[in-house]
Amino acid sequence: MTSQDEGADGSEQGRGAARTRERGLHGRVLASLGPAITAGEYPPGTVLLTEELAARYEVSRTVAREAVRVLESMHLVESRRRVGVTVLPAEQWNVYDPQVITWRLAGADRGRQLRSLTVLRSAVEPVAARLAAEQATPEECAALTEHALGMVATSRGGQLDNYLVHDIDFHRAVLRASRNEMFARLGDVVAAVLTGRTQHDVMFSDPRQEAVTLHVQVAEAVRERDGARAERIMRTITEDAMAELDVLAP
Amino acid sequence: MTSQDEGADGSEQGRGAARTRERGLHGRVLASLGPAITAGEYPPGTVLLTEELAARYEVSRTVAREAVRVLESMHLVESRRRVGVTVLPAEQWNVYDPQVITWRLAGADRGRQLRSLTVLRSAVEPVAARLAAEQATPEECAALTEHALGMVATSRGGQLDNYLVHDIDFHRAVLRASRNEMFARLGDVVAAVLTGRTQHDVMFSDPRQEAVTLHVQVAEAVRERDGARAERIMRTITEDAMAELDVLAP
DNA sequence: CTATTGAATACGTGTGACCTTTGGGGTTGA
DNA sequence: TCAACCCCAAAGGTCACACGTATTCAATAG
Repeated sequence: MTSQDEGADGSEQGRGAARTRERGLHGRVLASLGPAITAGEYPPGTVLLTEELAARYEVSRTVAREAVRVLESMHLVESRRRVGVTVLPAEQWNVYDPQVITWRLAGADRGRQLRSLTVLRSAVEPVAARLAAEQATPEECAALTEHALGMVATSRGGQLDNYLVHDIDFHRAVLRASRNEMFARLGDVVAAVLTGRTQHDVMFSDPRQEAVTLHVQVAEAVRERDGARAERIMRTITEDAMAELDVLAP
Repeated sequence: MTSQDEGADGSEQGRGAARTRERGLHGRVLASLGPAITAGEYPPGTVLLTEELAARYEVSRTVAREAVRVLESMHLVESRRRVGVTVLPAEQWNVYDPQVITWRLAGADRGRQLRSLTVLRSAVEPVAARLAAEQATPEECAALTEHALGMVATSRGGQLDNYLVHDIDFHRAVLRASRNEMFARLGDVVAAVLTGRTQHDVMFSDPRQEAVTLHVQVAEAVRERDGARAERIMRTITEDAMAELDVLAP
């Protein structure tokens, strides 16, 4: 087998959102241009020339054009004849694109992005928990309980990494059990937020035991088909998350 | 090839009407391939060949590749060497992409899509209403009231089209006033859902007066900075929308 | 039966040319 | 003065062709 240089870039934390995709040259251009634009390095209205991009990244115009096409589909730029590639204002960005989210979380306004996503979580996850309680299969209930117990088991002794895995799996399972594709698709977003919180906010201490208990209670409520209770407890969890964010990043 | 525009085939007769603002040839390929894939015409795992696409749409491989790149950024397909362009399962689709939403709303599982989006609305809009009540500027409050009054004025006499415009403007204003970019970005989604409901479900009659009143009350609550009330009333509105959907499309 | 190796294949990339659109500036005329 | 008109250069859009390269599959040797 030939050399697989793929794993060389290191940092392979939780699978899913952090999957760096630099497939092809156009991917490399994207990996550089995307973060730059979302970080605001190019103010809205800035005009980039395809030829200039091709020269800067030492690729052919074809490759540069492919990158521009992708950026265009994310509404980060607009390509017009005789004008060039214009950077669009942030209001038009496709902020639900996982790639855009990743770029922004890695960039300058990481704080604002984290806040926006946490608010979104606070709206979606309680409703998802209620729907999960109403529709989850026994297998999904079991998985939910297992993930909650995993959180309990890793909540002490500085096993933050393992705790994070179970936390992510738990929320992902709730979203999937809601049987709503729009909710399920937010699993990656939640994973990114939780990962970001653990990495960024220097959680030196173990997670708060009340938070762990709340997760267990959500699993119980779902198992008992108590949608209202599941929703209520999940709302407490997300409100705690927002409060935590306010304390750590005012 | 010298005369590339409508040579002998002449299949471009609807050029004026079909000018769907699709920029460039790759846009036309997308406008055909995207709906086809999201409609399930190509089951997951189906392999499309770039060369084959180029031939089918009578474009160069370059153009076909650009279209594939965009589809790939939406996670509708995956392009791998030696194997071709593989259609991905629906679970991986970027269902928040406005383009994907449009395609799916125009296609076969329009019903399921409408239901998913309505559930999403029921989660997001009440929270957005609360945030709007807490943070809206006087100008935004005024605009909100104006849109609500517009709904009142057009709620009788079969002015459904005008009513729809005010309805959309109202919900869009609430989402924008929430000061959350993720919520604000759902304005288009809500607009699509409301439009779809009006067009599809044959609302022969005028909108229910209770619904109109609820909108006015939301505007009042926001103006009075009563977040809890705004959230509660908006929740009633979205629950009504879901109930309506259950009645009309069981 | 397993592992190695080789070839066919389809995407990936680069290049150079030409076409099409479009915005701007200069000209003309009322 | 100002409007309408026209012309042209600029930039993206499209194309065909060539070569690179990873990946799959099957034939082969151990």
